Amino acid sequence: MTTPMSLVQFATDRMPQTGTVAMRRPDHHLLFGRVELNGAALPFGRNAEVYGEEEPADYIYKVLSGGVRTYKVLSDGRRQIIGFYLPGDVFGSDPGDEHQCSAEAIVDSQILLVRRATVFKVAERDAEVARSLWTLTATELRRSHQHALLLIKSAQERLAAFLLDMAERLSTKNSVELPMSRQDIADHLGLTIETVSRTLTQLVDSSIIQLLASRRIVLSNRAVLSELNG
Amino acid sequence: MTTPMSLVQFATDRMPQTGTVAMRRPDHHLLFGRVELNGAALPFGRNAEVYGEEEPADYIYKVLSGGVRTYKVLSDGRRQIIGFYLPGDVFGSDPGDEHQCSAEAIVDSQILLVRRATVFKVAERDAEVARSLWTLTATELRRSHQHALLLIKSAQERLAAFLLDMAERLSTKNSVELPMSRQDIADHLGLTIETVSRTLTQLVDSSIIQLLASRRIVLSNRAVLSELNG
DNA sequence: CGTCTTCTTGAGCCACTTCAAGGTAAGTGG
DNA sequence: CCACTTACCTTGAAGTGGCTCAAGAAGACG
Repeated sequence: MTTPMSLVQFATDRMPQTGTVAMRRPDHHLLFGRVELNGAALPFGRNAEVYGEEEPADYIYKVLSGGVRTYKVLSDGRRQIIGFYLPGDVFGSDPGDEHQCSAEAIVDSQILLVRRATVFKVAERDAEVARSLWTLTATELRRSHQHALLLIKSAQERLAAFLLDMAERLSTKNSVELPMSRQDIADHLGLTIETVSRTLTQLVDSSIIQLLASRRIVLSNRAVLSELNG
Repeated sequence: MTTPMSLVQFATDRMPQTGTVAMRRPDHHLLFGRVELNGAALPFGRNAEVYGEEEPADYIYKVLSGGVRTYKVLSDGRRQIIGFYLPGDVFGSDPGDEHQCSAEAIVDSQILLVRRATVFKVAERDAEVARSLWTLTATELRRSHQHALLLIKSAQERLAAFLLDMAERLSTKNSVELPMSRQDIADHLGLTIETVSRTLTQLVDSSIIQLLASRRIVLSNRAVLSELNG
C-alpha cells in the first residue's frame, strides 16, 4: 500500500508551487539542494499512505505539490493530526529507526524522497548539513510547542490560529484554498467536525471570514482573527 | 531575577540523583561529559526563573537535582507547561537565538550550564557531538508529539498517562514523589486544578492509586493505569 | 498558635460533544 | 441531460465532562 508505482529521478531540486517558500526555509533547501542528496520524486494519490507509524524510517520527505498529514491514533480510533505539510515543507525526519507518526497525502501530491542513511553520511563530514538537519527538527519542535499551546484554547481561538497559520503558509492574498477536509481540521485542533463547522459559521456571521466554497476561505478581518489568536 | 548568586565550577559532570538515568540517556551525557563542554553548576530556588521566553539562548542546561518546568503563557494568563525536567534531563537546547519557552525551577534545584556557542563549536568538528545534539532535540520532539496526543484524551486518561510517565522517570518502585504542584500538573495536562484533584480522588476510590501525601502517590494498579493510557 | 499556601470537595453552569437529519457538490451510468 | 450514488459539509436538539465559583480541610512554617 505504501509502495508507489513509478520512480522519476531528478537532476535538481524542484521548486515548490508557492514561490516564496524557498525564502522562508533555507535549511530545507540546503538539505535537498545538495547534489549528493538528490532523491526521487513520487506521486501519491489522495489518502495514500506515505509511511506508517513504527515503520522503519528509511527516507526523509519533501512535499513538491499537494499536501501531507502526519498523525497518531489511539487504540479506540481517536486521531490526532500532528501536522500538515505543504509544498516546500520537509517531513519524516524523526529520530531513531522508526517513524513516530503515520503520514498520508491529503490530496494528490508529488513528494521528493531522500535516503536517511545518505543524509546522515553526508552530515558526518559536513557540519553545515548536520546543522541544517538539526534546525529542521528544532523548527518542528517549535511548531509542536505552539500546537500544544493551541490545544488549551477555545474553539474560536483554535480556528483563528489555524486559519492564520494556513493563510501564511499557502497564500499571498487573504484568500485560502484549504487542501484538507473538516475532519482533518477537527483532528488537528482537537475538536469534532461539527464544532469546526459551527465555529466557521460563527466567524462568517461575525464577518470575520467569508466561505466562498467549503474549502475556499477569505480572511476578511485579519485583525480580529489575530486578536482571537491571542 | 534570572541571575544566580553563586558560581561553582565542576571539573567533571555530576551524576544525577537517580542512578539509572545515565543508562537511559547516553546522548545527554555524551554532550555534557566531554571535557571541553564542562560547565558551571548553579543553585536555583523554588519558582526561580532559569530563563524567560524570547530571552537570548546562551546556555544549554542539565538538571542535577530538583526539577524544572518550561512553559508558555497566553496574553490572558492561561499557561501551558510544555515539559517537566527531572534530574539527568537536558533542557533549553531550543533552536535559534531566543528561547521558545520560559523555564523555572519547581523546587530548589542544582542546574548545570554549558555555553551554547561552545557546544556548537565542538559540534562543527565533532560529528558525534553534532548527532547527539540532534538526538536531544528529536527526543524532545517525540515527547511533544506524545503530549499533543495526550491533550485529546479525557481527564482520567491524562492523569493516568502523567502518573505512568512520572513513575517511569523518577522512581524505581511503584511509589512516586511528585516535585510539582497540582496547578503545575493542571497546566501541563490542560485541565483545571480542581479537575486534577477530583480525578486523583476518583483513582483513589477505584483503588488504582493511593495518596500517601498529596504529592506522594503509590501506583497500586499499574495495569488499569496502562489500560486508561490506551 | 495563627497565618499562609496548597489541596479537596460541592453545586451549578456552559462549551463542546453526541446523536440525528438534511443539504450540497462532484462523479457515474443510463 | 438527468437520475442515482457517494462523500462531504451544515444545522438542530439534547446530553455531559470539565469549568467556574465558593467554601472548607490539610499541611508547612514561624
